[in-house]
Amino acid sequence: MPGPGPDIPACLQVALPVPLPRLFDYLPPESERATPALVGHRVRVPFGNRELVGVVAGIGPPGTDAGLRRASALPDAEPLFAGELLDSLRWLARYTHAPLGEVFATALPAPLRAGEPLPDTHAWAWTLTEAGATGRDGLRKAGRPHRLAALLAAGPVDEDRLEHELDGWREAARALARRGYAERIAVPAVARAPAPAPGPEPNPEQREAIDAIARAGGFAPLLLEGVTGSGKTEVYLHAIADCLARGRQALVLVPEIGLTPQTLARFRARLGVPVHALHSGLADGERARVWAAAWRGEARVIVGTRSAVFIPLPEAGLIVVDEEHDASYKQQDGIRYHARDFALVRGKALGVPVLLGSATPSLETLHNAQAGRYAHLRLRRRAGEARPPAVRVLDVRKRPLQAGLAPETLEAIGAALRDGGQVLVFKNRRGYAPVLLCHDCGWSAQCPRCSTPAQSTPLTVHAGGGRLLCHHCGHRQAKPLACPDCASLALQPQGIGTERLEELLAERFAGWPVLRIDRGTTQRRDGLARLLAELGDRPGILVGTQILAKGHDLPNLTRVVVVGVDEGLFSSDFRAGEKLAQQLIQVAGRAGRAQRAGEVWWQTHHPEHRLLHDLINGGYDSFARDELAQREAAGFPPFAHLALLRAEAQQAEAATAFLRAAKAALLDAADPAAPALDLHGPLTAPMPRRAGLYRMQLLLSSPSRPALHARLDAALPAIHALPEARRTRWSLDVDPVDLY
DNA sequence: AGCACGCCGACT
DNA sequence: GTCGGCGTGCTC
Repeated sequence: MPGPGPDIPACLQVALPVPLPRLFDYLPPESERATPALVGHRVRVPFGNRELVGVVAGIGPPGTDAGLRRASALPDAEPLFAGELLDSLRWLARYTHAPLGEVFATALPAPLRAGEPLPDTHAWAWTLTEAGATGRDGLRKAGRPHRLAALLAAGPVDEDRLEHELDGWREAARALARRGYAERIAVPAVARAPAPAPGPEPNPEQREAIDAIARAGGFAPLLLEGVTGSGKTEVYLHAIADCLARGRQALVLVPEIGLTPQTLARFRARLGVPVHALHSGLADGERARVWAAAWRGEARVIVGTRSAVFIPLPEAGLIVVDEEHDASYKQQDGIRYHARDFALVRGKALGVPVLLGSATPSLETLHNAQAGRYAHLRLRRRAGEARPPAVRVLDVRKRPLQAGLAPETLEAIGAALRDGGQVLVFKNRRGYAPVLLCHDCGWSAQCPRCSTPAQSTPLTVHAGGGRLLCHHCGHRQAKPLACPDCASLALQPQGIGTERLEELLAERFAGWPVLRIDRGTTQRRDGLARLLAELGDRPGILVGTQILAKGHDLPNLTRVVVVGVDEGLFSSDFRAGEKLAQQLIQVAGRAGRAQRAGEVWWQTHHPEHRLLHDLINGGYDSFARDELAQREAAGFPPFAHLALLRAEAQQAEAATAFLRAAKAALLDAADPAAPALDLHGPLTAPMPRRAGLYRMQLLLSSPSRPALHARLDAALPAIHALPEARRTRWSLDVDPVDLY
């Protein structure tokens, strides 16, 4: 391939973190040449009157006759993005129709995005200087510096070890350093993990799954469907151990609430290599260090939440996506990627197996498995003696309810407690009560900034009734003392939230501990683990939301009560049924993980509902079959592919006008030879006003994914250029999971 | 997205 | 007389 002539200087085509769908050309920094070896390097460039950090996406002749500016620096000796990761991120930018520069920025931890150097990943140790070796005897004998110097006399000591051996070593080390007696030195990171501990012998089903993964060789998508307690994690651990034995790296993705210290401890104890965790609780610097360790190939096992899917894997051998159906894998702002789907793309490019695990697989994944595109591995048996819980549907129509609980339910809770077991009461609604109502005039507290089609959204009573909070936009205000409309003092919390349930249960079952587990009580790190440890195996009641559906083992949990099943039965969202079914099965799975049989109660006003019927009689499989048939009939995913164009503005008209113009652009771009594409809208969003902004959307749907993307590709430049686009906040969501 | 430039209302 | 509102335009 002939290079550019001497009169057409090659320049750097730079992807910048700005919402502009194009690259920017720059001259290389002084004394550098624009060569293809620079692709994937971070680069610092002047942009307008500021400086940005971008990534070199290509080398070529300038695409503009505007005067080129010169990049100021190339901070890395080697490209941060190369090979598979670079290719996969390019794919992601095309698939999400997002600017490449924003995709690169999303893939980097904040310090690297800001241009900071790739951090060191060595461990640090302290050593005595020559002055220290001779001078240490002169130190005050009782002092910590003296003791530290004595420790170091035998040779350098890792900070890790100092942490264990000497309280206050940091201050002591600083004191020695000030005298020039000791210094901090970098030492190679050594694998300080314990020796791998043997796990239990896999049962035949697990063995079969492990062998299937081992046989895969290259890329292979595998669905591992196993009920709660069937030992999916054991299969992961064996597959990861096999991968490590072949000298390869493994990436494990877990849902946001799945990355508990217990999970990590289990991986660390079993694998015998350091396990790097990557999640939102980590400090920026720590995330950058883990990223760097993976980039250098030092990190062998990375366990992380959604954004860990962007970690470099130069020696990849396996990707695991645990609880693949979990909605937290879909990023809901910025680049709206789906970590499970991107993991599959990466696995294919890397040529490694991708293991999708779930007790309740998403209908997309099940559909792929049924079509033969994914291998379908099943674990049907619960480990040990554990028996599946018995499920009872409790018809509460016409039953007197106390804080939402029927007499039979309360009786069942009492019986379980007296029997020495623990009870989980699951209610997917935070707070004390969903509504604050005036008993005299009917006024109710509404969020001033949000609304649904029928009415504005109620504020939820929180903090034992003292505060009102909007769950949609976070708006908060004090509870009024009197009704703003009629001045009556008869303001009553209506409906049941977890706080109110906790209050009622504590009163009714005085003498037994009642713990409320929700975002309110578990915000601090490890809050949940501490609460549960406090309870131990004693009989008691756990009241909670979503967060209780998985994670921690509760071996003494014998009864689960689900309140508020009905709220999910009649939602407008086409995925509501799937979500409810998954939740019901997941929560039920918490019961009876040990020898004691579990019992699950679903309280409902609709005991004959198809969804409950399916779950009871045929389990999740039966539900999924029915639901897939309905999706097919209605033309919904996975039988159609969706994209959602959303718009938000101060005035509803601005959002509508933009979407109307966008729709016209999409219609203009139609190719008569291409498969059909439906445009619905502009429609009012299911929540038409949120945080004070009016929200509209345009839904694109096609049975052909390529047709959907082709149309977007053809129309988006025009949509970007619309004058209406300036007066609204808009975004495109390919494969939306929530149509809210 | 940022940031500047630019043209119209209430303040020292 | 100025500080500041956000409409419009641009970023190699």
